[in-house]
Amino acid sequence: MATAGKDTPRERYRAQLRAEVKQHAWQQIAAAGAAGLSLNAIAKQMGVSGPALYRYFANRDELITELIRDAYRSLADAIRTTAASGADLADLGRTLRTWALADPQRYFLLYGTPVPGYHAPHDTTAIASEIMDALLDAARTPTDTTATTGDRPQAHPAALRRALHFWTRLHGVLSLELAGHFTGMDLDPAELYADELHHLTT
Amino acid sequence: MATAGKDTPRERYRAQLRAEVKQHAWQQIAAAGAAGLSLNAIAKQMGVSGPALYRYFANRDELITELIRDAYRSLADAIRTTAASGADLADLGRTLRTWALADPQRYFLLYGTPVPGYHAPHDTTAIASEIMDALLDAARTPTDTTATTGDRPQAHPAALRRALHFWTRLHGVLSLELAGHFTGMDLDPAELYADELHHLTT
DNA sequence: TGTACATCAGTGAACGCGCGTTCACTGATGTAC
DNA sequence: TGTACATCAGTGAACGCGCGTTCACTGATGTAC
Repeated sequence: MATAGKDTPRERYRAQLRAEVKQHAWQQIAAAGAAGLSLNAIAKQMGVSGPALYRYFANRDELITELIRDAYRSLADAIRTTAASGADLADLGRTLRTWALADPQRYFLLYGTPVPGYHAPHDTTAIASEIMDALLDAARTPTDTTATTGDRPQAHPAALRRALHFWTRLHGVLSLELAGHFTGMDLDPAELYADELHHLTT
Repeated sequence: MATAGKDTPRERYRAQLRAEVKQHAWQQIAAAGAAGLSLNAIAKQMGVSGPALYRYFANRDELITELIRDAYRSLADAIRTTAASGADLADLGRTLRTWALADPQRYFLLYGTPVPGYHAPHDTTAIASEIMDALLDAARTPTDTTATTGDRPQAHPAALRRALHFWTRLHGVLSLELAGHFTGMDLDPAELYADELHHLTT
């Protein structure tokens, strides 16, 4: 797979510049949230005129969609890499937290307040369910064998429940922590997180 | 208490108009998120010129802060009313969900993606901890008596843990549900929520 | 009850800003013979 | 290897927009005697 794009020097240059734009976009999102993302501001930061960026992105929306896609990809990769090394749910939980803390606004871009009216394109939701699949996989224990109705493997109800709890509970702690809702509460978020993780895996 | 404001006809008129502005503000937030809130747009919606609103709010930020304050107040009231009628944690959980579903964007205004740089004024955080206090109160069971060190009542560790789990877990399910992350997953969020609530109270 | 004055609500014009985006153009970089 | 042409990156000017906010002003509403 991979949408190649014939490896000419020009194509390599395009790819590099697109990457550079995204990099500045992330910086800007980290500084002011996704709402404050502006193509013109990125252009200025890159020492280039505003319209120049339209060679690389059709419009602002396409850039944001790309960022969302990349973020999902990044998380999915992190999760799958951890899972591939024979890790259990607890390890996945730690991976999730590390990934989220590395760039809180990136986490919020995926799981934060939705912009009313925006609908994610199909492929991003596909990656999102890829993540869910990895969780389901890790949530399966030796005791619950996968029931196969027909030829489509059905997730075991117990595994599904474990995966959902994993997701919702860790997101609960994580999003409140990243939003700063624990500050001034004399409380260590890492401990709280570890505590939930402990409940989930015993 | 209550910042009265001498009850002249003019004062009543002011109060009513401020309320009307806020009402339109909520509509606008529901439609486009808090980032898309504009004083001019509200003015137009009210059939009044833009600058007119500056009689009632010093600026855009003050309006938003007021909305946040009102939202916290509203939630705190809902929680305390439920708690006052001898309810348990499960009832509080149902109250929380009802309140959140009534206006998802209002919920996100309090617990959603934070705007980098924005710091809530003291009194709003005070209301936030009022809510936490109510939770702590309800999380206390007959078995764990309040340990009083000095004259300041210390929250019992077990009660604190219960209250935190209540908060983070329900927020986890709720925020993912409101953000639409369960759509297409063939899953009833209400059930998931009830399930978590069940775990919390048994 | 009537007059004189102060207070306040709302207006319209204006300022400066930054945004997304289009367009006609120049100059450099690649491609074909 | 050199020339002719096509492709593409980036520019600057421009459009239209909506935003927050200030200001000088008008007309209505309340207050004091």
